[in-house]
Amino acid sequence: MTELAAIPDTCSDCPIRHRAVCAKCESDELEHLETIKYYKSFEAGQTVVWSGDEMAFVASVVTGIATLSQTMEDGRTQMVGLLLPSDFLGRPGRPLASYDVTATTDLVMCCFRRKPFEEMMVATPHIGQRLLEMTLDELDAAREWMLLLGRKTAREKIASLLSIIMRRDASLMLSDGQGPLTFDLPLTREAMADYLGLTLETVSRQISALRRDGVIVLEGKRRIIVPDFDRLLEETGDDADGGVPV
Amino acid sequence: MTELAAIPDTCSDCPIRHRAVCAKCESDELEHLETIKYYKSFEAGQTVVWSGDEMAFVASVVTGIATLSQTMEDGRTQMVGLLLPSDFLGRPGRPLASYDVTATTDLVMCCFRRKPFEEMMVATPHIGQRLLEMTLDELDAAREWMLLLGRKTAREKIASLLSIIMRRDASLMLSDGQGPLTFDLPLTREAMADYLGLTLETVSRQISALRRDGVIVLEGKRRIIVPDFDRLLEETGDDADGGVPV
DNA sequence: CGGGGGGTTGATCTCCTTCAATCAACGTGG
DNA sequence: CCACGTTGATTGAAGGAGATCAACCCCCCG
Repeated sequence: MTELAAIPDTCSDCPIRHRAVCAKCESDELEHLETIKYYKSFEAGQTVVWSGDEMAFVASVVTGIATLSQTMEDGRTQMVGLLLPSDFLGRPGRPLASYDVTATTDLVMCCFRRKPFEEMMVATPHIGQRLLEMTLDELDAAREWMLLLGRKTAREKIASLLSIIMRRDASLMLSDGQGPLTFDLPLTREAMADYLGLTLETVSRQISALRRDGVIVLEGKRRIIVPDFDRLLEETGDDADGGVPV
Repeated sequence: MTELAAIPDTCSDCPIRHRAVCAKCESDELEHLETIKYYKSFEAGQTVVWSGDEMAFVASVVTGIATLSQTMEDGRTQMVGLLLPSDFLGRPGRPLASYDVTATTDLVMCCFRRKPFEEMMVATPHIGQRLLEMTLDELDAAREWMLLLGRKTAREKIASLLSIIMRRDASLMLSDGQGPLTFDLPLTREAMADYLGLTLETVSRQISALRRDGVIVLEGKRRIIVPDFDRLLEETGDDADGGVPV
């Protein structure tokens, strides 16, 4: 039943061509990349790698969503990253995975064999430069998440997560222009809890509370309608004002 | 009364020569760096930059400790990074500071004028490569901190912070070999609370509790003695075992 | 029809926050 | 030199946000 997403024929067809590690590559560099890459698909729910596993590759997410998470021996788990299309998985120079990586939706990855990729990084600075930019962005995102985990209330955490997912969808232009915004949650309640440092019960309760207060409207369990985006932003606790509203 | 730490004469005298952004530089590259760098000192408690400020430089910490933190408009603050000797401050390509940076001890920084540094990054791949490594390490540290903030109890948070500070001191060889380990907290209770996502009262209580339970011994407010490091590790919640203990 | 995964809701408990008092160390100015 | 204010830290009492334990619902699917 798994209708896997289409896999691009060549790099020039690739939907993440201009955002992934290869963004700065010239066509000759792309040709070289083509020789060391292969695609790999995963179904929703599948594990991509376990923490501690040997990874023969590094990779870019082409389509779908994966999560990075850490687990303590007593079972407590914390999600530490979300991999969206164009995001990079793996660390050059480190053969062992540091986190559990799970596909939360059907997932297509563009994998590069580790050794040749590392060699190529030395030879072509474009790749390292792009990876540096991407890593700095990840670091900023991780730090924003630290503020959320350390200081925000459960309600603020939920509102923040929703607005982040919406912003991402907007940047991928999955939503139209104006009007009440609508989107699907790509995560289960449990995954949201793992991301936000909460229990799934608290996630459920706070979503219900936001619904009761009219901040969001639910269509089924997963589809969310936001009548007033600014209202949602107020709930995040961030000072996102932006400007005078009239 | 501020006896500022000695400032190195040349890069070859520099205590962070082999760990900072310049670690991979050849001597000719160092000579070029010398022309765009200058030292800057801060007293304990001083602010280095405010979030949103224009930064004319990027920099390496030579001696001392600084913190990166984020503040919400209602005053809640979360520390998102600790800058130790050899750590890098600033983001090439981004002129505005993203975080508040504060010296928690007397601090000496080796500053590079932004523009020439960015040009040099393009010309000499060594610098970008080293910065990538350092940024990936920071990202791992941030993710470890996310687990702490999201899932650990107050007691585990304190134990984790103590063991991290100890590990760092050990790597800088500030402590001797064996025996009961001793070190000074470089942070106030409030700073610890900001780092751990707690209130300062909870920090104080948990430190008292660890003292009562014999995990640590206090000498004054700041000096900590750890009779049994493994005992402390058990309290962190991490699966640090490492090996069969006899 | 039974079963299971995902989700919601209720009751209770507990860990941490909040508010507040107290203390020790230190500096400062009358 | 001592009263006073300040800063960092400790401790207590009370309250609350979120966790825990548990029941139940909905829907899909074999």
